[in-house]
Parts: sequence; structure tokens; C-alpha cells
Amino acid sequence: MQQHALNLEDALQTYFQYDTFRIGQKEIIQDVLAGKDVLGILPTGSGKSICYQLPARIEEGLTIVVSPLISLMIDQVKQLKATNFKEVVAINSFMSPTERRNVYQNLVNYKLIYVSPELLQQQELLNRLKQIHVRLFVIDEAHCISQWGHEFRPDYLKLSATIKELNDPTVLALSATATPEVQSDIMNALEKPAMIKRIYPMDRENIAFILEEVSNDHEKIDRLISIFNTYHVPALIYFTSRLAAENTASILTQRLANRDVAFYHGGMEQVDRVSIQQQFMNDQLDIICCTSAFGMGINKSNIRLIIHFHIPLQLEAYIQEVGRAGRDGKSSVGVLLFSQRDAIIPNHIIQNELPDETDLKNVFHYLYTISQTETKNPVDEQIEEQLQLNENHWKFFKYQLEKHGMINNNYIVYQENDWKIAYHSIEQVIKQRMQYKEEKLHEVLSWVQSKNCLRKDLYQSFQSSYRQSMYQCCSNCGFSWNDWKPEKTNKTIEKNADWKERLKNLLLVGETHETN
DNA sequence: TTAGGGTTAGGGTTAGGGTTAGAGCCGGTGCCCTGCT
Repeated sequence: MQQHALNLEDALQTYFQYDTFRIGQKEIIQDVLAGKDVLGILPTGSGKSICYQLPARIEEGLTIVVSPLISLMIDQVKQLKATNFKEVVAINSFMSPTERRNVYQNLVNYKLIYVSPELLQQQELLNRLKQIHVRLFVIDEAHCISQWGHEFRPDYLKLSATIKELNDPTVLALSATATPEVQSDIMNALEKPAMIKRIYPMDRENIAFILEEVSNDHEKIDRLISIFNTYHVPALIYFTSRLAAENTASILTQRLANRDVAFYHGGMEQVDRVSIQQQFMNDQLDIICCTSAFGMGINKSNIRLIIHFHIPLQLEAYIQEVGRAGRDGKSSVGVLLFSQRDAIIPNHIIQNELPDETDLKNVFHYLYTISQTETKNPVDEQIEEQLQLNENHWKFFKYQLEKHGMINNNYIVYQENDWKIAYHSIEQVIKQRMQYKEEKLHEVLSWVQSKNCLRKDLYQSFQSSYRQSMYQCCSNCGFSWNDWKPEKTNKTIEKNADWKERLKNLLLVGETHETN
């Protein structure tokens, strides 16, 4: 222990060329090295990845990093390889089957692997991992467990079982935003109630908030035009609909001269997404009209404006999205354009996010019918088609059914009593989740209509204290557009930059020189 | 000559039909797999 403590700075210098640790890093690394499970909530840009990359380098054994996006894994691996760390790999569906098999067979030669929660459920990979010494199990962007696990990506909820199967390695869950509620959800899902919490504040003192109520979308567009005619700064506009993002991008392109506008959402080809992201990072695009798909892993420091054309579904999401402004600490603004009709779309999304009671009945009926045939046919994906379930709804059911032992290895196990219990349990989960989401939306709507300080109301339920604003506070505290004089973006900075820096920028997707 | 690299498509999804007028009825988030030149 003492030995480690003395040498950590040296290791940081040797492997990452930094002289000192940033806030929280050293404490987390010491905990991890001592074999303690840690939940680390560190502000974005504070170098979360050092917290596991340093231990991975100096310790024996393998470090597994569960990452939500392939693009994030690829970024990280590129950066590490650029610093001459070769024993690292991202395993995902972009790899050919041959390539993947090779990695599986040589797992013992790696010190750090990045993998999605879905792939971690595959028996072949799991079996290989069980044969080697897994030292550290990291969940990057751990809020995904809570945010996506329950309905969208249930494999996030299976991580605790995986950790047990891997002989309980040390667990490190990292995120930039997690409310106390999300924190306990993460610890519950991982079945690690005794995790050490290393929580650092997430309020942003350099972001001012403006709330503007308008009567319809036309007025919102007019407001956008007027804002962008005054300010020439890198900006994101968030939408809850892909179509609205595309349409608005096209309107802005027509009506704003000298401004490069693009849209970005999850329905686009991967290649286009990467290209848009790159152009924005390099200041070749000024404004991105996007859905919530745009965000994780974007580390552009000089975004000055985050505009919400639609309200987000939760305040947590708002904090994450608005938090992408002013990473460089300079004065930035979050604007929310609100009209009374705006609750309709989020309501639709919440109502359709989970299957309803009819779907539940149908699934049970269908499975019962099959289980009564002599051969107990395996459950196959036909069920989606038969019962007209969408993919996410079926994934939700499948997770729940497996959890209750109704499906085992794709075979139906019929036990009348267990099924009754399972039915009521799943029914309750659906109700509770929907109610939870409705409450979260209600919080957003209350915040939007609040007359109090927006900063205070936004942060106070998430952390015990919050800092005073560095520049201006919010529209409820008297801040108006006239007060805002953002620093001008200077596109020539990039052109004059040192050639090594520019080359690095080109080679490292989504990142500048900072390891994050 | 062959292996490896590169590009590309589509699947997991939705949907309704007017005569009794009267104005916006809106759908987010990602993996993985198969098969193609």
C-alpha cells in the first residue's frame, strides 16, 4: 500500500506525462489498488479514464472496461495506442469474426479490454474471461445502468451476475453525472451496497440559464434566427424528434448566412455521424441540430450555447446536455425554449417506452401455449412477430422472464405458481417505471415554470451545495441576452496551431491532447 | 496467389382511411448479426 502511494506520481509521469493528479483521481486509484469497490462521480474533462488506466498499467491481471458506445471504445483505444500502450483492445461487432476469435484466444496477452454489456453476455467470451485473472472491472458512463438498463439495454442489469462469475474482481463505476437516486440505483444494480463513494460536484459556475416561453414552433425558429444573428459561436440545439432536428437544420441553413449547420441523430449512418462530429470538433460546423444521441464522448471545449428546442425527459438529461457548454470555463449559456404543448412528445415517448398490460397478457398466453406442446420449443425471435412486439419491448420481457426463471437457456420452464408471481411482479415493474418516468417529466415541467433561481432549482436536489455563478446567473435572476458577451471563436487558432497538434487532432477521433 | 482491408446493405419498427367539420396529435437513446462486393 505505502509502496503504491509513494510511486503513483512517478507512474503518472511515466505513463501519462502529467506531474500531478487532478481532483479525485489519486483517491480513487488508491482505493482501487487496495481492492475496494468505488463509485466515482467526477466532472467531465477531469480525466476519469486515468482512474483505471493507471491501475491497469501497473497491476498484474486484466482490466475490463464496459463502455456504452463503440465509438467511445475506439477513441480510447486509439489514444492509448498513441501513447505506446499496446496491450489494449476494443472487442465489438466492428471486428471480423476471425479477428475476434484471435483476440479471444490471446486474452491473456492484454491488460485492458473495452467491451459492450451485450457482448459480455456471450458465453464464448465469458468462458475465456473466466480462465484468466480479471483484476479490475470498470463500468464507464455508469449512469447508463440506471438510464438505459431498465428498459432500453437490459444487459446493463446483468453486469452484477457477470462480476460474480468472474470471481468478484474489484469494481469501479465511473460517471460524470449521477444524482443520489441514480447513484443508489447503480449500486443496487451492481449488488454492491458497500461501494466507496467518491462524489465531486457537477454544477457549472460558468453557465448561465435562460428560459423563454413562446407560443409555437414558428416562434422558436424566429428566436433561433435572432440569437444566431447576434452571436457567432459554436452551438448545439437539442430536439426530441429526429425529423424536427433535420427540418430545423435545413431552415437554419436557408435563413442564416455564413453559418454552417448540420443535423445529427441515431438514425444516421455511422460514417455520417463520425463525419459530422469531426467537423464540429474542428470548427468546420457552427451549429448542430441534434437529438440526445449527440453527446457522450464529445469533448469540445468551446461550445458556448446549448439551446433546447424541446424539453428533455429528465432534469438529469438536461444537466448532462447543458453541461457540454463551456468546458474551457468561459462564459456560456443554456437556453430552453418552451411552449405549453411541449409535454406532448415526452409523454408519448414515456407511454410507449415499455409494453402495456395487453402485451404482458399476450406474452404469457403465447408462452403457456408453447409450453403445453410436448417438446417445449425453445423461445425464438418469432415471438416478436407473432405478438407484434417491438424489439425493445421484447428485450424487456425476455430479461424479466429470464430473471423469474420462466425462460432458461431459451427454453420455457412452466411452473404455475412461479408464473403467477412473475406476472404480478412484471406488471408492477411496468407500472413503477412508468410512474417514475412521469414524475421525472413532471420535475422538468415544474422547473420550466419556476419563478425561482433556475440554477438553484436545477442543482439543489442533486447535491448538498452549489457554487455561485461565475459570470451571470439566470433569467429569473435578471440575466438577459444584452448582458452576454461571449468570447469570439477564432477559427484561425486551428490554422496557426503547431503541426504536431494538428496532426494529433486529425488522428485522434473526438479528442484533443487531453486523456479523458 | 492470397489474405487482409474496405465498403455497403438491410434486418431486428410504426400506420391510417374521412360525409356529425373546423385548424398543428408530433416517436429519443445502441447494440449485434448476416451477408455482400
